[in-house]
Amino acid sequence: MPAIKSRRAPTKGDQREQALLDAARAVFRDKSISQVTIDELAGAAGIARSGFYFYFESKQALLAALVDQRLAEADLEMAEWLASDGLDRDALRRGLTAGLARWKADGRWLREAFITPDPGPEVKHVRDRLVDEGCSLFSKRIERDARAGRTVAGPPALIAKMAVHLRSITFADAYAHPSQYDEDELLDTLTDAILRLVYGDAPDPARFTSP
Amino acid sequence: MPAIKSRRAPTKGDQREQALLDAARAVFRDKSISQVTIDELAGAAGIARSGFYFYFESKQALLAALVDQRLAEADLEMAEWLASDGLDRDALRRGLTAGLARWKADGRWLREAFITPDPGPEVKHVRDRLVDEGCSLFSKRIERDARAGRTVAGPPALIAKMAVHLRSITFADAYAHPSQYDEDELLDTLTDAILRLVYGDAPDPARFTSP
DNA sequence: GAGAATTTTCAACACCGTGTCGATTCCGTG
DNA sequence: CACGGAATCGACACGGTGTTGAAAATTCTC
Repeated sequence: MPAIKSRRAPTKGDQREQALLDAARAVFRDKSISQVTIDELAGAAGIARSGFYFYFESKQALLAALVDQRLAEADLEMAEWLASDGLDRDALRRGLTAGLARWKADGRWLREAFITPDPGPEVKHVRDRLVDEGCSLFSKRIERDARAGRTVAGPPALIAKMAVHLRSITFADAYAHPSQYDEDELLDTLTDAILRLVYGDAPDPARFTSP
Repeated sequence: MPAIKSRRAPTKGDQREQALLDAARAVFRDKSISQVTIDELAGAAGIARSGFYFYFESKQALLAALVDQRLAEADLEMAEWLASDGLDRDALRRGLTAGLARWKADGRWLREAFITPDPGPEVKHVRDRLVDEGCSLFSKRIERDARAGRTVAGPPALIAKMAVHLRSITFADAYAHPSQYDEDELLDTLTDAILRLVYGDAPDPARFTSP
């Protein structure tokens, strides 16, 4: 059961569908999605504009398919840390490093897919499923730690959502303004920030009374 | 020196410009910006479509003006906390509460203006200025605390950026999926999350060694 | 490997929103 | 009241979208 929409046979024309997806991924690296015309996409895959509609209902539908394909990769990045226990700072950092690399490569359309407010129903559907899933996995890890008697800093579901969003928005901003960031510093800071966000102790108010 | 673009006199037709802005704010509450047609905007302000172009060069230009107008309000929300010292949890929470209220009212176009990856050059310009300014103020507060000898959790500029982004993305998501959030819980958690992010101690690894 | 069935391709068309131009009307000022 | 700039609008050209129907290519069946 393919996730998006099942056109019929396992025939040969499906190569074209994949060609279209590959071409799109390449084209989306250079231009924002709204600037890319369907004519361009079709051309890059070697077919006429009207031929595009045989494979996808719209640009958004194609993007949704693209997002769906990348699902597996994204899951894998965080799998190690999500499966581990305790802080496991190193595993977390490794996962974030992989994520940053992915964003450096495909940031343009990842941004459009994941943080655009209203990316059309098709994309919205897939991406909501994806982030819900991500948050839920994160949340489960937190709950696991909480059950093991470790201090956790708030309602797991909410904290998880914030952590996941913090990660996306940080990567997105790092993609958008690369000059403002030093990569290693960014990864270190983000790793610690997430750990502090999830497991950190509240800062001691006493330390902050006036000098 | 008006920020956006100075058309001439303080004449009477400027009322129309404001009417256009007000109408736009109302219309943008119901539909996403790309769904709103210029014809609709003009109609809502009582002029013909082509008349719109006398006042603004495009939909994006109008949105930029809208953002620019809201600048002052947003600044005020956080002013109290930004001016204070130490944790001042209550002031922070008050600021966030005001922010959430603003997002509840104008979330639709705030989202489009502030978190859309590529909102056209006009909007991009104004909004980048705004978030840079916000981050910088935040950063200054952190540096001030650091100078006063308080523990701070990382490079002030980076931490500030993360905190500011965490706030936006949380409000944006709360607007997009209101049913998933309890408002009070959200505000409490966000307040603590920011404080932990900025001033929190790293979680003690010892506490996390296996049971 | 020929013919039928079906998949794939594409040119032509209708549609919609944008932005521009120039003619026309409005309105305050000398 | 007449002059000049401000404001308004209809008509046009343009570009991207999505649809349709017929032709070409591919696959299937015997």
